[in-house]
Amino acid sequence: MLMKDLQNRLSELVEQIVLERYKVNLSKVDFVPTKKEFEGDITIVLFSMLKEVPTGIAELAALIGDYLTAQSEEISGYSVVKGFLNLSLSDEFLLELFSTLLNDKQYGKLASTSKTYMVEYSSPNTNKPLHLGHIRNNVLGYAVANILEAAGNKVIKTQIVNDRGIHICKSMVAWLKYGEGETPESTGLKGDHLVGKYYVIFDKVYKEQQEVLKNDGFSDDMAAKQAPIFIEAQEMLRKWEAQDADTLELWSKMNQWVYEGFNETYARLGVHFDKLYYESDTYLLGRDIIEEGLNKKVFFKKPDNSVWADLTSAGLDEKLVLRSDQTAVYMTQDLGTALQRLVDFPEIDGMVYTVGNEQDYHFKVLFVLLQQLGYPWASNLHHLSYGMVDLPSGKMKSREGTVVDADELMSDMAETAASIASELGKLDGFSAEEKEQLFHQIGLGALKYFILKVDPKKRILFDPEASVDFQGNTGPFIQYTYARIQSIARKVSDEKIQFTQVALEDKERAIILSLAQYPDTIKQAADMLSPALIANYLYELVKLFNSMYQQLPILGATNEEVKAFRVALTLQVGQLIKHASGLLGMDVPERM
RNA sequence: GGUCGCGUAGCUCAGCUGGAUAGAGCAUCUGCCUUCUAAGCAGACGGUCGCAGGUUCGAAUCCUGCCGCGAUCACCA
Repeated sequence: MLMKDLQNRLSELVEQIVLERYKVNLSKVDFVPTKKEFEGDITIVLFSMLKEVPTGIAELAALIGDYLTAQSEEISGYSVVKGFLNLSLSDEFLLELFSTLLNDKQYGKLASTSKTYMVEYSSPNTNKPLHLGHIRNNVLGYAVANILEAAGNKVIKTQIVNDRGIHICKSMVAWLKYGEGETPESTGLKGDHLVGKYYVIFDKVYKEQQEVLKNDGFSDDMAAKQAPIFIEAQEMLRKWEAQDADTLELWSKMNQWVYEGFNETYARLGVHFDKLYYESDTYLLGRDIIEEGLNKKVFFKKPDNSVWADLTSAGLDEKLVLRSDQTAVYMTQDLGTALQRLVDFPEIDGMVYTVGNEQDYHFKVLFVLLQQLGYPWASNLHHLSYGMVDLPSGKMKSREGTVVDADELMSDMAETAASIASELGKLDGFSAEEKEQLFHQIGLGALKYFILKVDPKKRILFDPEASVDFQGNTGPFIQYTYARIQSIARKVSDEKIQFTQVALEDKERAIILSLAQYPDTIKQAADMLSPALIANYLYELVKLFNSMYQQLPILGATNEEVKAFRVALTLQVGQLIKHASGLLGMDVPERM
């Protein structure tokens, strides 16, 4: 908010002098950061004022420039280029700004909004391991949760585990038929991978059986429905719904394997949850709402007894919310789950659903329905929609095994980090354990940053061959800068940092201004639910710092005060990198 | 076909509520490791911001139309 404060003060002064001289009330004063090829720090755009003020640019610029220089301690001078009034901030002001930052114990944490958000992400099916798409989901959702928290909100992280349904039964049937009693212990496989293996086996057998039937003259549709193994899966689902003891036992056992696997993956990914919801508990929810909605005339019944919502007034169409046999559909469940969450956490003011953009329409409908049902929190629901992760070969299909497995990918990234490190000869002084941890940090940092720096809406094309960069605008670049800063911190750890008036270099001025913009960036990222904003801001700052680092001596500065200042600036940049990386869920190593 | 999203350098992407000569990284080329960590720094090369209109003093940004790519339009989840 620091830069905003300054702008507000300057705006007032500008309005004052314009009113005094021309008797006009300016509607607004436009500020823009000064382009780096011009002298100055912030710029007032004069074009828009010309419509309101009866004078020319030169006169107006001189009037405002002179007045600000005289009246405002912050402004040390100005220059005019076309319609742009470039203001230079005084060193005194910048240093003062910097010391406020230094003394801000809450730096990077905004004032409380006293709002509570529930953020949902991950929400996997329990029939197969997590893949690259889940990584994007988790990394995004987790980062957004952190950002909302930093922006002063209370955040509850959650996921809904899709632990029931025909897809789960498929793995169960295949394991029963072909598993020969295999367990994670007996095979050494991670539980989720073991279960996933049987999901793939099911699909293979299913396909073979369909082929046989089709050769016997069945239509595609009939073959799909009549394949014996598919009928077995449906029978399994029926038994599950009838609470058959053996089925439930098998179901719990296999799901347990999967959860153990998932937990390992989540731990490696560095994400966690405050509250878990299971679809097996929630899939029957939502019936009450249907009743309520019918009473409120939000829903209506068709002759066959199915229940619908008419959303044509909201620019959507009619949507089924209860089948004619009175069973729930996906939408019914989601309505019920939303309400259940407010029963569990009455303090919730809003929710964020991290779900792929193929469900844009579903969430649009869900939100409209909740609004029409009149829930006050319904106006604060957000679908954090993200694009698919595609491979050069096309879509990922877990049934066909054409997926980038999450565990494998994380291992590969760490391996790449290790091989680059050994090429660069960076392995001195690390124990084997430290190395392993470091490579994991770097590999994962590369992966997370790679995902987060792009706009969530865009689809990502992931080329496993080209893989992820470790140079340039990447996680490791940021981690590396942090490690170097920590190296400096170690060398000055005992020295007191006291600086007085120093003459600022351009790069130092830019860094101070950038540091001052951090809170605004967090606020904006929270409003837009966009970690990309944080990532790209962080990159700009780190680049600025690196440039200063190479060009201006820090520890070897010409005099003690300059040195003290540069050290303080360096440490503050380090603190910011750590904080912002934390928001992105990216670890920064003390050395690398 | 309707709806939604995307289209910026050879490649991957920034560009906030409209502001100055459109910015990074990768790749290619040139310099810089006896000085705080070279996963770095400085520089060169590279653009009809999909196309066409419109609004504006000013458009990559806002509006309209078209083209291309993707998603979605189930009594699946």
